[in-house]
Amino acid sequence: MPDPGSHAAVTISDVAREAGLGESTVSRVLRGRGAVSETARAKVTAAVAKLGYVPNRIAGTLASPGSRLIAFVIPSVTNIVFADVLSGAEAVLTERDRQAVFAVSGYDPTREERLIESMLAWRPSGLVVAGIEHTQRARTMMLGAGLRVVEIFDTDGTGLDLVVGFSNRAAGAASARHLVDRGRRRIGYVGHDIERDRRAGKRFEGFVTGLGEAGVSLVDREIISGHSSVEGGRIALAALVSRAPALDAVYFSNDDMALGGYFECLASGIAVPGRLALMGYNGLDVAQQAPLALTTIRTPRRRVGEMAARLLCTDADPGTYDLGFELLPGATV
Amino acid sequence: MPDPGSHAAVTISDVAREAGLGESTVSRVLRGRGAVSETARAKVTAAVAKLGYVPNRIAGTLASPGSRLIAFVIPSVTNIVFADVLSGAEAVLTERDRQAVFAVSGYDPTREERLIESMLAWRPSGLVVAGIEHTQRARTMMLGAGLRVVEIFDTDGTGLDLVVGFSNRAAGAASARHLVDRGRRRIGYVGHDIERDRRAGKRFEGFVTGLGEAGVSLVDREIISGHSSVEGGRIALAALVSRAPALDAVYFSNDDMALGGYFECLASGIAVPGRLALMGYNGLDVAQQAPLALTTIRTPRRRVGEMAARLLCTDADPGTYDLGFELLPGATV
DNA sequence: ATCACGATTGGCAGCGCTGCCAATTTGGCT
DNA sequence: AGCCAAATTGGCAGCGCTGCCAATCGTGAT
Repeated sequence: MPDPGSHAAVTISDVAREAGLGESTVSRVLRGRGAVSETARAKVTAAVAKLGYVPNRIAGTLASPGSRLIAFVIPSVTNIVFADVLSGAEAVLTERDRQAVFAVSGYDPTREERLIESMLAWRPSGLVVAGIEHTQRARTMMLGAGLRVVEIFDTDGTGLDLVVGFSNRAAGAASARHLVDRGRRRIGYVGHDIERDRRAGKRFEGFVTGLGEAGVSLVDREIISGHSSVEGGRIALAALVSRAPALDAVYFSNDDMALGGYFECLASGIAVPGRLALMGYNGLDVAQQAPLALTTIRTPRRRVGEMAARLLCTDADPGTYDLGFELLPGATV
Repeated sequence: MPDPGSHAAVTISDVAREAGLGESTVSRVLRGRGAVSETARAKVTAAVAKLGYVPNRIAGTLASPGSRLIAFVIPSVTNIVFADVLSGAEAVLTERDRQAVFAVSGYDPTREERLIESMLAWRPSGLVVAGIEHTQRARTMMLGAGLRVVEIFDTDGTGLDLVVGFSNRAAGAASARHLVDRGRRRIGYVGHDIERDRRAGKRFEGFVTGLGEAGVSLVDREIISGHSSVEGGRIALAALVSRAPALDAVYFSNDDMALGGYFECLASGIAVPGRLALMGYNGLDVAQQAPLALTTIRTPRRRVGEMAARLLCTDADPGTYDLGFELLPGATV
């Protein structure tokens, strides 16, 4: 059955012949633009159905200016944060007859650069990348490729073209204020590799600054080496607490880590929030369903994806679109 | 800056002129095939760098038989199960210079059909779809499109071309045996919409059959209306237990739901596994890190994606590739 | 019946690249 | 120096579709 190649493809000229019309007319009917008579439309529709014709978008794209491809170069697909973005964006794109293409950088700027370059070869009309930090060459390529670019999830700095997201620094600062407002003073931090995940780094900076403004300083911190994970949060919290038993609150780089920390507390009998308050970041569903809903900040991830897609479809003005975030009080602080 | 269109694209003939060579030679160098002298290679490389040339894959694809696009039509991106598949597949594809394209069906066969059709317009050389149940028209299109198709996650039935996954029926049956072996007899089920998620339906069938073979019958079940979620699992477990308080075990349609059930038990003081045993499906990391590791079945999701990609790249023989599953004993049974 | 004008329609030159084949060059031998 | 095969290289016809422009058709007004 599967016999690529031998499969004599039906082309638009086959349809034209079958319908007794010219190729241009068929093309007009298929794309629904330009004046076409009802009669012609009906003939074409019938011919298409009879021959089982499927238009070739590769050829269509080559022949007309501007493709219908939108490229995504993201750090990870399995991180729900980016999956949400893809999901929101895909919904909008499909509706507008655009096609999503993606590649995964693994939080590696060099790899990101390489992937952007190979994406450009598909001549997408838009490109979505994570964050505003990129290699110099990546920046140059994006600027010179004649396409629209959306940088997501980081409004702390200047973007190349369009930026959709929120301020990680502000989120970090808001978290600090929340903990201090609730009377916490001996605060620790549990995070993952901050060099690679620059957004997490900015949250941390904002957090420390926020504490400072309240006259509080960070007591201790524990950083795991790899990516964020529930397991990493669990292990790191255990380490941190045994090293600094007097802590009364821990801020995590995100909800995965925080959930791990919470599980560790449940397992080892540390009272939450009595003895220790826990705060995360992202507003993951699973963390909101735990016996105690996690105190965290919810980010409009899906909306970021939707807006990025929408902006790319409508040729919007360059600029930063800050979608903000929302602090979820929860029950762990 | 972003000024699509005005951007005078550099083409292969610009490179050829700059390098003082013919287009064919440039093309050969770029694709690394065919005999080319060192001198020519160097000239081309220099010209490419000088002009900032980026090959146009749209044109390349049109000109040669077989594209380098691999299409994915999956029920959801935010479901970690499919994100894992995409992730594994993407890694393999990038390495082999293929490009992943995707669309999300939302578990709706009609929508899946429509998306497959529009995917076919990009003339991918391979297509990955979830499950082996599709509309008749979708099946016909896939069969007649002259491309390779991989159906994933369901080996219970006959596929169109390649099938990569495992038996959901067997997984359900294995779960039933495990619960019975551990002495459970009054067993309930908590699941989500089984009509839409056919794989979950097959697990349920396998589970009920498995119980039957052990002389046990399902006591009661609670089905939530929407997609699976932690919250849904929590609510459903509460409902089920209040209706059938004598249950000594609950089997969930997957780990999300099971984790919700476990959270509910933690919150309402139901002893696990003392009074109630819980078992899920999928082997999610987060559920393995809970205070009690969830008893579940781990599926090789990432490997499914990798293998699907590999098979599509190597023009493998049609057939079913069963990657099996692994029962994780955990601590909730 | 005739003419002008808007509504439809068809023809065809590319889009940028690859595949095929012929032309040219190189190198080894006699 | 002369000859042949092997190694390189260039030319050019498409790939299937769209955009542009000219050709044709229809209609109401004259």
